[in-house]
Amino acid sequence: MNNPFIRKLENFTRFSQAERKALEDATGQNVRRLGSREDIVNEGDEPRAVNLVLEGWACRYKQLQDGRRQIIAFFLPGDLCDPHIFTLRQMDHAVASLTPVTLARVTQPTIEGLTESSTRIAETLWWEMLHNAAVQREWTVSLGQRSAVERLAHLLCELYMRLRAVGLTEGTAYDLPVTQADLADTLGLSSVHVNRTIQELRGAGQITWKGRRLTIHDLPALMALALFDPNYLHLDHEGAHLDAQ
Amino acid sequence: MNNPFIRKLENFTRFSQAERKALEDATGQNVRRLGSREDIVNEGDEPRAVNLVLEGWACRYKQLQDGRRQIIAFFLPGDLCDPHIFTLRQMDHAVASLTPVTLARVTQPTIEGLTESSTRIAETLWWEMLHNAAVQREWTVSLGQRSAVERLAHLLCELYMRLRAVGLTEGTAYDLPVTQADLADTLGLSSVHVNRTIQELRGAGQITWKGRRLTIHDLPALMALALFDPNYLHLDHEGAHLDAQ
DNA sequence: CGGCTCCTTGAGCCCAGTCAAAGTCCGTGG
DNA sequence: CCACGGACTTTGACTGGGCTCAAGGAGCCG
Repeated sequence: MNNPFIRKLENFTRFSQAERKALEDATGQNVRRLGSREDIVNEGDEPRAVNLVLEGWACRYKQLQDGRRQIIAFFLPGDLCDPHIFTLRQMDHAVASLTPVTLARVTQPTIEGLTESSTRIAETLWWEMLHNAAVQREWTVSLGQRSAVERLAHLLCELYMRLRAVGLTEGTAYDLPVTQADLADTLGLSSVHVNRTIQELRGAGQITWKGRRLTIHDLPALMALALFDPNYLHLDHEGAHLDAQ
Repeated sequence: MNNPFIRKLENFTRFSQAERKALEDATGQNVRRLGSREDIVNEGDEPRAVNLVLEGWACRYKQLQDGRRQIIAFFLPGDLCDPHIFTLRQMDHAVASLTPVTLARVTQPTIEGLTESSTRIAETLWWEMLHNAAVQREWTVSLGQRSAVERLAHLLCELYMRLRAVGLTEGTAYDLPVTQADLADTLGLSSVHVNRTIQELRGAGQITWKGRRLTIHDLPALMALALFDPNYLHLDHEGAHLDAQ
């Protein structure tokens, strides 16, 4: 099974065969490919369908009138952008690809069909939203309290955990396909300072980052440095009591 | 009608008499009062009931191992903390009162009863969640991109809009019952710098803040300074097509 | 090979932090 | 009614983390 969405959701609870099939079908329609750095949704748009990332990385961002840009969230394979966004009249932020991506557009009726067909799926989609909200809160904490090194280290730990949850890590290495400028807009730092901060982690022997390959050399040490506590991700099979079978 | 929760929700859509009654009943049980600066929910707790603020201010916060604290959200009268939190096994953040508060504890069956009794209520609770998520995103933008003055000005504008939505403003003045240290933990600044930033806004004739009374002298100017765009709050009757009658 | 885009490094500056000490406000109790 | 204590605010002096500006290197693609 190589559907990252199902893979992600099964970090919460196990599905039946029928449920997997339903999820597979729902996310297999309206698949499209986009290149790198393309807009997917613009601020002010009316919400139409929900986008699900199957391959590649995308991001949510907001731009201030004077051009400053903040990346608000990364969408990794398996991430769903706001299943109930239909309730709102217009988007208050934009979504864009960071790398070439494969997306599935999921319509409102499809989402409703899924939640009505299985309370287990409905509950799991709740979990997905709560997980995303928790990530957003932790980013708030990072930006408010963590220093530059801590912030970068924390992000690298988070990405590691999230990518591992969908099977996209090898040991403690993973593909980090973003530029330092993207990281700057994410971490609220200048790209120059992001570069210096990366050098600092390299110099301390914590990471290697070459090409797009990031390797963490001592995960517990990096977590300690980042004051990283994985609990907020809720990836630890919290819906075990709901498991199928 | 003095129920701030109903008042807030009616910024989205108008309810029928029966729906108002159902909301009133749901939020009138298990009402309790707490003093200032008391813990309401601790990190690591199992989620039990959802808290609804009826009077006073509370906040969501996270504390790092070394004591640094970030306030992640303000809960004003009418704000509900995460209707579906039950899905998670443990809280990843804490909730505490900032002033004396009156809270209603709403249980899971009560929430379910509400959403099943009326799709209009169900939809409006979705809106409430999306509104809260949007606020969280905007805080991320503030912490990442806005300078100290912009951040403070932006928060003051946001609080004005949110309090106005529940009828707690008088002209462009409202009660701001928090300390400068609280603001510091919210804005990711030191309390000394918050103080200097307040002086700056005072000196520019933008605000008066005396006792707990904050007055904004020129709202459009403050909004411009803060790069504040109220759209993200979605307080503009976006569910008009759902209105009762 | 030229021209992108992205990364790296240096120098100087400034916004915001820290430390420390007054000042103000307010509630309480004598 | 005043004295005291505690919490909060204000101010000054100094420090430092991160920003800006600017130039040069490295990698990649047509």
